[in-house]
Amino acid sequence: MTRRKIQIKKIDNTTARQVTFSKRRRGLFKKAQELSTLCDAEIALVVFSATGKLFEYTSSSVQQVIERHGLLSSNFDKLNQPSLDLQLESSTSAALSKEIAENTHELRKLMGEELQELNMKELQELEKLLGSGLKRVRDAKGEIVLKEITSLKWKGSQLMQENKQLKQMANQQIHTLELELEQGQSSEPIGDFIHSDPSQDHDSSGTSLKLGLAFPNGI
Amino acid sequence: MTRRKIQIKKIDNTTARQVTFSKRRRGLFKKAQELSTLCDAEIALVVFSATGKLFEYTSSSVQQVIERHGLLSSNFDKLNQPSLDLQLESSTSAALSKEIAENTHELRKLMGEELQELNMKELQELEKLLGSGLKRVRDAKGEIVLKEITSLKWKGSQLMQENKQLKQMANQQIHTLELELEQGQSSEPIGDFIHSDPSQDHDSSGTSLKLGLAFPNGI
DNA sequence: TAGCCTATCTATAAACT
DNA sequence: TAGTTTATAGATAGGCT
Repeated sequence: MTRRKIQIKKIDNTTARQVTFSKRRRGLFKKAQELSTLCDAEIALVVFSATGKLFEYTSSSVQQVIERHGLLSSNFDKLNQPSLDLQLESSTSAALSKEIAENTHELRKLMGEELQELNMKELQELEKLLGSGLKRVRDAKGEIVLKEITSLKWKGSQLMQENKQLKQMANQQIHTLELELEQGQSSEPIGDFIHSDPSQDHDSSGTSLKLGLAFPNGI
Repeated sequence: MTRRKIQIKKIDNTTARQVTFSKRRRGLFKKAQELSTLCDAEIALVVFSATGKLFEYTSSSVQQVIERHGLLSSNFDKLNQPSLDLQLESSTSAALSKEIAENTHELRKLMGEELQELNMKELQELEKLLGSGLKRVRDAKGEIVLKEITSLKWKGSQLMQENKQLKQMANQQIHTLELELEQGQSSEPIGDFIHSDPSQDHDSSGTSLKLGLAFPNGI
């Protein structure tokens, strides 16, 4: 985009491609963040480099996203009876399968009725059309899988983040407790540990304690 | 960015915000696509407008994504023991993908068989048929989105549950500490809890996750 | 609400360190 | 391999329709 205009196609030179990837990736994430901030939008962005390295950005808090999804899903209430989350999960999949089955059946029926009327010469047209249809189905399929990745990773990140915060809080509490005990005071305040407080909501911070996982096994 | 530079903060004027959202969203998606093409990267981008409208882009081909997914999942297992829930989730999606694949195949086969029988010049009918087919595909897509939504919702609840457990464990640690200190013992064990380890450092997600507070409700 | 225009601002390709 | 510079392509805020 600058000294020279470039074509939007895969960059052959490996080094150049990697450099461009770094630069543009940063630019993309910046844009995503700006959009989120400027327009109050929730954004999830996941990028896998050609070498499989993962980069991601998400603007949202778990709760906000869930709420938003809650709103959205209410639009689909006609199709699925919303109840407990766990139930939704399975019933949705079932509904999808059923829907697909029905669609297939319906299409077949249509074909049986209409195709007989078709001229042989329209075969190319049909092929073309069907091809695009199939492509869409494949795309949809791809999306399902990618979605899964996105949400899985997303969840993982959130979990780790929360773990960090939890540990930080615990650390503080323990220090407080130690001090108090050293001074022969009672340990009343400990009850508060769990509640703590969420006042630091905005993303201005950027403080990340690299505490790692406290409970690597079994959670 | 143009007539005047603007501050990156939420745009007050509703109309202006909406206009900016439209423009920048398009720009963001374009950038995402360019990055994907230029650098052979896989990208998933999901944007919720402030009003809850959903926009998304994903660059993937099924194969690539599945492969990458395999890698990612195994990496993840090092950090989080795969819970039963997650395993179920995966198998559910796999089944779904398979289902779709089968349907696709069936459709193609149907077409292949029936096309030989075509005779009338009913291109219009064909168009109609295809149109309804595409509609079905779109509907299926809608279902997919629904699935994603409910899945995320479900994961959210799971996350909260896991954090509950985390907190309980932390609490136990504190109680243990408290007892030990009261008994004049050293607090060795605590070291493990607090320090944990920073091995998971090279951030794949250099992008600060603005996840907000972990325990907004004092769960 | 959606486009178009265009002066400006930002991102970035290429070169260099 | 990463940071800096620079010239230029691209994105877009504010206006207008």
